Amino acid sequence: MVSDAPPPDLLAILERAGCRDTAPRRAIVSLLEQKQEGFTLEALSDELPSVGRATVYRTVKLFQEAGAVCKLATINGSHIYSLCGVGHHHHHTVCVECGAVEEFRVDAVERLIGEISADIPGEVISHRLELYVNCHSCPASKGK
Amino acid sequence: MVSDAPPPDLLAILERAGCRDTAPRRAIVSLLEQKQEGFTLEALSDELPSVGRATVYRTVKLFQEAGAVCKLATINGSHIYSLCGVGHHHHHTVCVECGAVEEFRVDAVERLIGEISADIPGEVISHRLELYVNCHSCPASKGK
DNA sequence: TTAGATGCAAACGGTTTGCAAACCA
DNA sequence: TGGTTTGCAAACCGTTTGCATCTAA
Repeated sequence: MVSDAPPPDLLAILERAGCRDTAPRRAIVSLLEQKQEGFTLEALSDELPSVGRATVYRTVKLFQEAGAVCKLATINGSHIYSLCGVGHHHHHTVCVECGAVEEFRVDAVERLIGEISADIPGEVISHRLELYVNCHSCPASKGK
Repeated sequence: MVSDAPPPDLLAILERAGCRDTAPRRAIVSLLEQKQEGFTLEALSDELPSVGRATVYRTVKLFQEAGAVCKLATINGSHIYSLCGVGHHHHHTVCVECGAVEEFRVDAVERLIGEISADIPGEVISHRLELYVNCHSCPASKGK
């Protein structure tokens, strides 16, 4: 149920989008590909001092548009970004303690929303579901 | 299913919170009480030129904390605020065309999330569900 | 009388943009 | 070479804060 999302091939996404192959983009990609958790672009940018902030934002936006990165709402209304499997609809759990993000897909959710739609005036175009959790692996420190 | 949410008594909420009865707050309250749709605080503030921006933000935050105003994510990741019935857990539909917000509550959603929780590592603390709709009453103009 | 509320303006965090220089194809 | 991409800095948006003034109680 909690999917082990296959990491998207970010370089391939860039290529498919007709983007040039540049050093800053490669640096961003290789950092992103090792991110298991949610992250902020601030932090991402700080981890890449050799890459300009604007480039980080621009590149991540490319991935967002390609569906490889999702922008999630945290419980306090701020945002975190998360790598995610492209091409399949899914939702996320976000740990309120450590920010760890997991992807999940439960067909029952989609089915239920389909049923609800019938009772909603107008046409349901899409939806967003976030579960806020305490992941129980962070505070007690035993890594993730 | 789509609830006709009884509008919360905002003045009562302020009183209960031990707030003083002031002209700016009354102005904000009476504007809020006639808002059926989602709104931004920018816009709200613009509609109240006699009230300082900070006061609008501070007052709406009071209502947020009291549960009478919810901050929703729009489909593009920005936020809108919406008056909502206090005291009962609910979700929202947001029209992607006109921004109209409706409140709904479906027990099946809560039940399903309870079931999912069993399969999620860690403890599910809360959740957020938003449905993005085309409300079909806005574009063709026939009012709401 | 005085704690609480206000308005202003400045600061803030996160993000986007204009632009000239650097770079890939 | 020419169009893309970059980095910088400035601008931006939505929101919060410090502070001196004002006001309800």
